[in-house]
Amino acid sequence: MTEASDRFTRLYSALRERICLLDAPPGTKLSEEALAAEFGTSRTPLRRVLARLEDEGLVESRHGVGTLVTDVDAEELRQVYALRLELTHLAGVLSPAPITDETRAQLEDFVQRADALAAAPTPRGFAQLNMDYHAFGLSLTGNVALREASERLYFRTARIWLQSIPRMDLASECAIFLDELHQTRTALAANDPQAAALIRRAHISMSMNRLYA
Amino acid sequence: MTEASDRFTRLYSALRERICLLDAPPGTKLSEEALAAEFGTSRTPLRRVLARLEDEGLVESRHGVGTLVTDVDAEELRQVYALRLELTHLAGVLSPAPITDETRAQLEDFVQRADALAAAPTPRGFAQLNMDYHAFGLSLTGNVALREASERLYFRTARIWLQSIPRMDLASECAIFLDELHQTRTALAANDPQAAALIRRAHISMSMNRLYA
DNA sequence: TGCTCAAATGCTGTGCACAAATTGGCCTGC
DNA sequence: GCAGGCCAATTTGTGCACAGCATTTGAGCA
Repeated sequence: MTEASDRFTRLYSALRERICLLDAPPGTKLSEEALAAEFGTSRTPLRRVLARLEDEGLVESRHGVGTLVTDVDAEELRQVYALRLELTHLAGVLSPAPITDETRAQLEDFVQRADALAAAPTPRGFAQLNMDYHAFGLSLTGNVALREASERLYFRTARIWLQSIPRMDLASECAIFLDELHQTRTALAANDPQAAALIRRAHISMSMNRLYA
Repeated sequence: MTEASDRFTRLYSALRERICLLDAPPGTKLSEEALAAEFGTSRTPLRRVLARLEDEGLVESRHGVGTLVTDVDAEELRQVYALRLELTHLAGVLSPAPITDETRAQLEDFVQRADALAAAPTPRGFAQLNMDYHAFGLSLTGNVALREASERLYFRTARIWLQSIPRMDLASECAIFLDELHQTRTALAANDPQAAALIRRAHISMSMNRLYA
């Protein structure tokens, strides 16, 4: 890993997280110069990062205007979720990674974090936990192409959830998430990655339905 | 569409086609300066294009060395194909676009082109036809996310076919492709997009198996 | 003749200055 | 008072020059 690609990854992750956790809600202007100053680089490397975010549909650059965080329209959301459902199912079928003790230990960490969160829930904390759990789910798939496609889709619409949480019941969402973890624990204990994938799929589906309510 | 994004699309399509049709086979050095001169721009806009190609895994930029067209290793090929199979199936299930007379007319065009090709087959001509037909297949899907993911995967490994054709029977490949078109015509005549997708999936699967032989 | 090392060459990465474009405010004229 | 146009400020897009890095090549030497 060179210094250049290292910095790229750092900037990219930071901006993506900023967008998906609504530190930069849709419509926010991401000034190249301001960000370059903040991260201690010049505009050039930063523009490389913004270009990738634009390819992924998270921002939109307009000449003479600025680089704006995009919004997610309803139809796009529907289509992305429909595809994510199927990809999640495929993760359990195509080439599941072997379930090891480390896998189960990681899940236990998530259970602990979810317990702690349920005691003092915050929207942002939940969104962060959910994002980390998504990354964990991807690590259970051996198919790199599937992993990349799923990741792309996830981040494309991840900010929707935090936008909708005011209309939802946070405590209830935490409880449901904890349920999912418990069910997944059972699946992992039985060495059944396909069952784990189906559980995840079911919860993504239900989550989408609650989103629309 | 601004002039800038127009040029970007033009450069991007040109380079991608150059890579996938083996005008620039794996290992080729794509010199930024040479390409900039050829397309009549400076290095800056061209680097934006190369950056995207790198994100998509078609080239790899190395500091002090050059920007090289990547090779496709066997495992990557296997994983991409495995996922493409499933996505093709999904194209017929998730949100198939309505089949119109124009759809059928387009297919007839492909039949004619395939007939002409079968009379005087060339590897490059076949690859080009196959690429166009892939784009046609995508147009039958209403799910934008699915379309983009499929396109990405297709171009990621498209160059493999032309690399392998010397070890295969070109005339036979043409005949098989013509068969697929005829079967698809039947499916479209019956207004059955799911059947069309299954046919496509079956042929992609068989194509992959012939590739490995 | 073969090996080593250093200089030169060619490439991508970066920073900076300028061009192009849009927006919003202000001013003028009616 | 209002409408319309013009101008200036702000922002992204582009071109260029230089820095940093890897490879190559050739001279010198054993």
